[in-house]
Amino acid sequence: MLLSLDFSSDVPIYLQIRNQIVVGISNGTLSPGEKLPTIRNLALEIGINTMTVNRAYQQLKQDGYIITDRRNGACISKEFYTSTTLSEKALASLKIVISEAKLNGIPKYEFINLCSKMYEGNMPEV
Amino acid sequence: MLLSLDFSSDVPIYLQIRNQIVVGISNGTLSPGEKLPTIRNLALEIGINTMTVNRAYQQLKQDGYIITDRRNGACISKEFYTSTTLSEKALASLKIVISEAKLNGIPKYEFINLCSKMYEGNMPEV
Amino acid sequence: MLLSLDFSSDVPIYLQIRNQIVVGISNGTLSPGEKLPTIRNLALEIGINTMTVNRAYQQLKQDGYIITDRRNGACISKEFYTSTTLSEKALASLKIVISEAKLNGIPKYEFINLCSKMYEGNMPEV
Amino acid sequence: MLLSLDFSSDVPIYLQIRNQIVVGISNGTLSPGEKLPTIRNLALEIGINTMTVNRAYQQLKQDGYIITDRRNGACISKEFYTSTTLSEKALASLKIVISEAKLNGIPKYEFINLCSKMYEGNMPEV
DNA sequence: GTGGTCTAGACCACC
DNA sequence: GTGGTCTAGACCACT
Repeated sequence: MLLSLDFSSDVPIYLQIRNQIVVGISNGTLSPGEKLPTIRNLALEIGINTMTVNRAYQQLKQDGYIITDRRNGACISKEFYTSTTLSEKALASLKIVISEAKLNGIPKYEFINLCSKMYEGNMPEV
Repeated sequence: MLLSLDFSSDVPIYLQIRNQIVVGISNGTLSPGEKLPTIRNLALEIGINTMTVNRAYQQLKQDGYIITDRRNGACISKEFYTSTTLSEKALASLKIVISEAKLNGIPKYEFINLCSKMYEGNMPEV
Repeated sequence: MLLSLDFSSDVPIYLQIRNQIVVGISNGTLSPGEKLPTIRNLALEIGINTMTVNRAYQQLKQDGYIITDRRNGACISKEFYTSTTLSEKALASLKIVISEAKLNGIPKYEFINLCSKMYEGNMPEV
Repeated sequence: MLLSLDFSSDVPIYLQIRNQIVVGISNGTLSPGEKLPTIRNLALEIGINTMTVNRAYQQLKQDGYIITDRRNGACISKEFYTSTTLSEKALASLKIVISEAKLNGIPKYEFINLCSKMYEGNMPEV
């Protein structure tokens, strides 16, 4: 799993890590049960502070995406909390994205098409 | 137009204002050409500083959603910049939302259905 | 002479008027000695305040581009103050324009070429 | 890098800072990758408010001339957005400068000569 | 330490 | 009246 961080982004680094891991799981790049690097190793590899990685992992743990075990370090959850609805945050994000898409003149079928492709795992690089 | 701000959110107030106005335009709650409240009035009404409202308006202006006329204050643009693609930011947001939806166990048809409804203007309250 | 004003521009209206008249003289659209509309008429025509037009005319007068006569109203000067150097303001503007051109990757010959054409009267519309 | 600000100018301070940094990069006074002073330090040094410096930096960031790294503060971009044309604003400025030059009686070859020198980095002090 | 945000008040330019 | 700018402080999030 390769993380690509943008230090000049306005998205905090810990969140970038968290998000990319979530996307990775959803993509299949990371499999349920798979072991994650230790906080120290990951921090060293990326060249950032352990605190930052720690925070990302805590976030992921809290969201139920990973499990941390004192002996084994962290690994991807084998079962995710399922729900019939999106989280409030996700819904708020989606609301804004859709609004901007409409105002940008992207027709509905095209937007739906994009979502459909992305859901199938066809995630754009950006 | 009613704004509902969350002062304890990690989303800055000026951005919340910006976002809600974008959603409002897309919704039809705000119509192209419609006048926005003056910076001072809106600040007073919400109970925040004029600078904060100012910043929200500047952002909107820069994004092409409103125009400010030296004489009349601000109003919604009558023409929006159209593009065939989503902005990078929007795309990145969408990527995360979809990933979370998948991990939450929301099936594709349901997610698409949600997007479809939202695109039609049926925005959930949250 | 047609003025095209942008009320949502950050350039004050009186300055837009002043600038367009300067460009017009340089272009040949306005000839030395030619009469300008009265302040009141111009204001009425454009739909702005007389104060604004007044200020534009005062600016032009002060810069030596027009002459105002109590009886005849204003007209373009027949002789302009000549100098071997640009005004400080113009020089400062030019400095910034050239810097931006360089940083935008516009090569020297191309920039010079553009200036040359523009000097010959080939002014772009914008 | 020394900034010389004119507090009585009609050009806002934040813009003066922004412009001088742009000129500085183009000049070579500031090199790509070079670190800029922190907002606080620069504000202290100049004797103005941090908000004002902040705004200048935001502008520069938005224009792609600097990047701010969450960890290190701000530094000059290493790659600039390149384009084949001048920005609309720059073109409008240039139009006015050239018009004034013509009306001031500055002959074409002299104006071109000035531009040429300035492009080469020979910026006049004013 | 850094940048980002916000406040409460002020002043100015423009129209 | 409007928006635009600036100040002198404060607090917060991130690293």
